[in-house]
This record gives sequence, structure tokens and C-alpha cells, in this order.
Amino acid sequence: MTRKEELLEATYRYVLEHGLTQLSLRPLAAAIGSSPRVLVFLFGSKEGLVRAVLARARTDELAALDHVRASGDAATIGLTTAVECLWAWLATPDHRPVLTLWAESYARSLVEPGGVWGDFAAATVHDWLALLADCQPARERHSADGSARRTLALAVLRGALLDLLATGDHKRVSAAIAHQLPLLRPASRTGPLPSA
Amino acid sequence: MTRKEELLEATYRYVLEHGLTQLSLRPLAAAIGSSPRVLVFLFGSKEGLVRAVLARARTDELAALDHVRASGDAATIGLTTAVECLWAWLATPDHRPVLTLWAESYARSLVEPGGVWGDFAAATVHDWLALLADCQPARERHSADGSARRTLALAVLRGALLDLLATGDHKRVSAAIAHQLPLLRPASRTGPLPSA
DNA sequence: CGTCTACTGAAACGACTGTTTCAGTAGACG
DNA sequence: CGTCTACTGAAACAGTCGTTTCAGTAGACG
Repeated sequence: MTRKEELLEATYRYVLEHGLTQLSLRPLAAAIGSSPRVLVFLFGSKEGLVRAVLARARTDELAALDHVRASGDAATIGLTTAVECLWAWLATPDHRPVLTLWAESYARSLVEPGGVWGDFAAATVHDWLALLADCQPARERHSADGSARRTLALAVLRGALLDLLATGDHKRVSAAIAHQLPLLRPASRTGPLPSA
Repeated sequence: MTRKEELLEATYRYVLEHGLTQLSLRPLAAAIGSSPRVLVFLFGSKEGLVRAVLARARTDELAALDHVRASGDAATIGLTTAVECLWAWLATPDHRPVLTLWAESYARSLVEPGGVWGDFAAATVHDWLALLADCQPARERHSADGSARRTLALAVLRGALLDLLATGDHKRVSAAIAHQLPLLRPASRTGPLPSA
């Protein structure tokens, strides 16, 4: 592992604790045992460092998504199972820092669309919708109804995440997700079913 | 209207365009025709000004909530109508700046819980849950099931808002909300109903 | 040995930050 | 008129910011 990779990992850990929008080179360098000079030398500029951190965070996010894809042939598990699996990942306490960073980056890209943060918000919406589409049966996937239903599934997950990050009330929010799960079946079979 | 109120309104408009976390006194003062000296004199400090702006934004938010409460005796409209009404407000293009500011403040209070931003995120979750509880029938309101269902309603609204702010795809997101509406009826009557 | 490349510490640069100091101005009151 | 209070413009203060300059050090190669 090169020195650059080491410093990126250390910076990533620092950012998970202190946030990214107010990141400053001198306090960061002091905390991770480096210097502003070296950080700029290795990453080109502070902007380059921030980009690298965002890319590093994206690695974690994509890993979570791939974990869902790998939990069986995607198209067979359906939205319900996908949401269940994704929520299990989102609600894991260890993932809280990276999810807070995610929320911070999302909001930042809404306020300042251009520049370093770019279209982070739109990109992540697209990523997650693509995953959910992969989990839908082919016929449902390409229908307007299917588009609305995976959009709904994503909204429930994102909204529940915001609630959980703010209140920490795992029990209440997970109960809400549990409420929603049976309602994500194909439209022709909405409502309480005798079995799957 | 005092000079202080005028400057607060001008600052509020400026913040809706430029964001709040990166607010700086000199560019702000230049844009609204004042000076850093006067802003500090009137609001005590930059922190005092930020607090005043947050309180000003809260005024808009509470006005929207009261608008729902006033649209009929709250307890009689139910979660479905409440969500429908709230989404109409959230999806109004004119409200986009204040909602972006809301998302920014929400994320900021997650990253830095203490200080100026305080418990903004937790407080706003509580406000909205309280409104939704007001819209539930008394018996449902005090049940664990009712708590989960209004939590779910809030999550859908918040998640859909994040999607809309990032993509602007009003049609797709509103379709998702429309999908959810019939599913928010009391649990004993979940699923497609013959009528209300 | 000499030389070249990769890397890094210390310090300085200019631009910005919130805040304060100082010197007023404008208006009300006696 | 004098005086007092409320307000404000200009400038300076001390601090931090990202970045750059300069002067090296360490190691590889010939």
C-alpha cells in the first residue's frame, strides 16, 4: 500500500468523524500525522483530495449494493426482499458514519450543483434505482408502474434513513419499514396475501 | 418594519440562493446593501444571524404544517389525505429553495449536532410526526401500529422529496406517491378497497 | 564517489474569515 | 445651543485558509 493510499484511508476515517464540507488541511494533516505540503503534493490540491475521499466513500456504497445483487439472482428476489436487505445494511450502527457523510454530500450537491460535489445526488439516486430495477421481474421493470414502485421503495429507504440518523429510534423506524414490505409486491397482488 | 427585520429578510433571500453553511458576512453584506459592521451590531454575531435565519426558515415550515391542519378538522382527514396535502406543498416548484435549505440544515445538524444547528434534524422529525399524529383517528394515534404508520408516511414524503430535489423528475416521483396513498389506510383495511 | 529522482519540513504569500476599534453622523431631548 | 443615544462607514486586528517557494533529505542508479 503506497503512502498515498495510506493517507487517503486516514483522511477518510477523519472525514467520517468530522465531516467533509468544513474539511481543512492543517487540522487534518496534524490529526493523521502528515503535513499540508504532502497532501497537496500527492493529491494535487485540496479539491483533488476531496474528490478522492468522495470516490473512496462511493466504494463503500457500491459494495453494499453489490452485496444485495450477490444475495441471489437479482431478478428473482423482488423489491420486497431487496428493500429488506438494503434496510438491514442501512440500519447497521457501524454504517452510520458513512451514511452521515452520504447525507452531507447529498445536501451539499443540492446547494452547489457544480464543482467538486457535482451531481452526487442525482448520481446516487440513479445508482440505487438501477439496483432496484435489477431486482424487479423483467416485465415489471420496464413498465411505468414498475418505475413508480421502485421509486417508492427508494423513497421509503431514504426517508427512513433520515429519520434513523436524526432520532436513532431503530425500533420505530424499522417497524415502519416492516409495515411497508408487504406493500411492495406487484400491483396486481397488492394487499395482504395468503402467502408469497 | 425595522431595519433589522429588513436585513433579516434580505439575508434569508440571499441564503435561499447561496446556502447557509458557507455563508460569509462580507459577500452577504455587499449583496444586500449593508456592511458586516451593521450585521454584527444588529444580530450580535454571525452565529446570531444564522440563528435568526434558521428561525425565519422555521416560520415557513410551520406555516406549511398549519396549512394542513387548517384544511379540515385534523383528526378526520387521516394519513392519506394529510400526505396528499403535504406532498402538494413539497412538490411546488416555488418551495424548492426553502426545501433545499431544509435539507442542508438537516444534514449539517447530523454532522455537527451541537452548536448553532443544534438538534434541527430531530426537532423537524418530531414536528412532522406530531402533525401526522394529529391527522390520525384517536384510537390509531396512540397505538404502536399508528406510530409505525405515521413514521412510514413521513419517510415516504422525505424520501420522495430528496429524489425530487436531486432529479426534478416530478412525474415519476409523484407517481410513486400516488402509489403509496391507498396503502396508508388503517392496517385492518390494508389493500385495495371498494371505496373509502 | 556523483547525480538524479522522489519526497518532505519550515516558512512565507496573498486572500479570506469574524470581530473590534475609532471616528464619526443623525436625530431627539433639554 | 449642548448633550445624549442610536446607528454606521472605514480601517485595522488576529486568525485561518489553500497554495507556493525554498531548501533540503533519502534512496536508487551509474
